[in-house]
Amino acid sequence: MDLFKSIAASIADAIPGIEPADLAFAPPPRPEMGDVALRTFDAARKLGCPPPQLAARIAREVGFGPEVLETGVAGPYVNFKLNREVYARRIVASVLEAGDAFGANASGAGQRVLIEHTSINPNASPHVGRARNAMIGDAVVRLLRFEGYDVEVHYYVNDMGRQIGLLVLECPDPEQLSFDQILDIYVKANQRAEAEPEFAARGYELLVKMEEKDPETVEKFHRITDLCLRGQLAVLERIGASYDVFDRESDYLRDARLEQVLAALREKDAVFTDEDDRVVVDLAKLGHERDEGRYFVLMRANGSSMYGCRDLSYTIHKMSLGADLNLIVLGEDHKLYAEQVALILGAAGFATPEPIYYAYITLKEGKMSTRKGTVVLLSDFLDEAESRAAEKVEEQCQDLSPDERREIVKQVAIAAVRFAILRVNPNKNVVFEWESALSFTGDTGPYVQYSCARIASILRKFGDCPETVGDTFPVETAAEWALLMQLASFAGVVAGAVAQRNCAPIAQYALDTARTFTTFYHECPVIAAPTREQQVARAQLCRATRQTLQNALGLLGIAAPERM
RNA sequence: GCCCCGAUAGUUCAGUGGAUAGAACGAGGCCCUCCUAAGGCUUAGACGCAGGUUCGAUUCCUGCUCGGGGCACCA
Repeated sequence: MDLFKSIAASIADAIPGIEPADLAFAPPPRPEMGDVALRTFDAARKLGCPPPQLAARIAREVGFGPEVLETGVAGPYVNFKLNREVYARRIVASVLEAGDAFGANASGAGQRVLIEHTSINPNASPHVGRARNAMIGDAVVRLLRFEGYDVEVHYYVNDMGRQIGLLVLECPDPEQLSFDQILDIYVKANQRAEAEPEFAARGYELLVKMEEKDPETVEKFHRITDLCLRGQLAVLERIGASYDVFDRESDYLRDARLEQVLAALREKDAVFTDEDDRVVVDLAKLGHERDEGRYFVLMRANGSSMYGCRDLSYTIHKMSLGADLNLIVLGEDHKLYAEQVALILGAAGFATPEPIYYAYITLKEGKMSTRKGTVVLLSDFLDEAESRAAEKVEEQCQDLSPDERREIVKQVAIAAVRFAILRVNPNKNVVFEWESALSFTGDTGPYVQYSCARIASILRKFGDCPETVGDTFPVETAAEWALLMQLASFAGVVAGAVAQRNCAPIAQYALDTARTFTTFYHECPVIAAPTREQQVARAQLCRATRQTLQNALGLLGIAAPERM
């Protein structure tokens, strides 16, 4: 919402050499100074005059319409007192009109996006560290869809690893097993492989058979990875993550386009067979300047492919699907690897996805470690969140049916879990602590939901509220004005999030909006407002706030319950 | 050792090349005959260190310190 464009236009019209783009608006430091402030630094530089002089000139010479009641100069700033009623009506009307699309800038219209995220190895249950990938990816998907992009979500199933080979050896009849049992068997198989070289060797033999596409082996690998994937997806579904396409690593074993890559590498003399008969890429020949990560192994001596080799094929495949934007969500431990892949494919003229990196979630004790038993499983995290939410819902919502209560419990638990992770910028490490991650008070998802529930409660009691904004819209208090300005800033926040491919600012915005609403809630009675006109105006402001919060939470994959 | 990220209140996080750097948790003191106290009000409390660029730097650059991640035969 370009709220102050008419003010900017008036200035640009009156003063030659200034364009609206040179004018930056911001809230003044103290509300009594005005409703909005203009900074004149950039425009003054352009005109070659001191900023305070330009500010004075703007206040003196520019005529503004009835929207501006008063201008004041404070050094390099021009402060405007606005006709709040005009702005309030404009803001609320635009929220209610846009509805579920309020805040969207339609920047993605007509564009297709392919994004890969999560892609957990099958032999593990998602833990909160891995879940950060899924939540960040899923939120970016929601954000881009909101902006009008046509998004397809891919999940890469690593069904070719040594760990799957070991599972195949140890699970002759996998259909009889639960996901948890398979995970237990994997841990034991891994231990056995370390203790018995002969057993480990049998695992590698299976990989060779897999490479040769031996039908029986392929069948066995598929059966077990399918079961694992189903187990993983059941957990991921609980936090609302979903995927459109599942790509099997084993389908990218012998991609003809890999030959193009090898040919390009050979031409640049960047591929060689080392003393142990492995096929290796020398990235120094492709412009890689450091020793670190200089060599990239494609094939083992026995001719079987390494993971990276299959990933090259898979990446080519994804890039060939014709999306306008290709994204991949990766842990920061994959940075060097992704650079290597980009360099190799770049040498053959192929592009690579734009990475979205995130840092690790650790524990106070350090890294999460399966062996030390210090991983926090996503399913345990959710279970605990639900049991805490259930306690609260039992005492607060006794008049609701068990089904309705169960639904609220789930929504609150997801809100706590997703918000705790998404509100932190992805490039920051997170130290996981049960108490703060499961908190429902303070800067949390449930706090935002709570303000939504309060709005819903007011509107239930208020009864019929006119659908459209009336001719008059009184704005009596600072709290109302602050809330209006907060709503008006949503689209800008969304645009910033899209540009950064980062949903953390959305979470921050939701929190700020909820807090701003709560101040309004305490200071401005709706149902008991002095005049009917004011009651209706405030009720509509409530509706607009709920719509905005609902949209912001929606981008994070969090529901806005009517009751909680 | 080299490369990539980070460093803001006791703690967990926001934020910005420009007017007085925001929350929350924790600590102290208050508020439910008042639209949901999962709330509010109130007190105390912070830009790692040293240079540089700039009219102006917590923000940009360099160095240092500390923390996280990475560094070919795993996936």
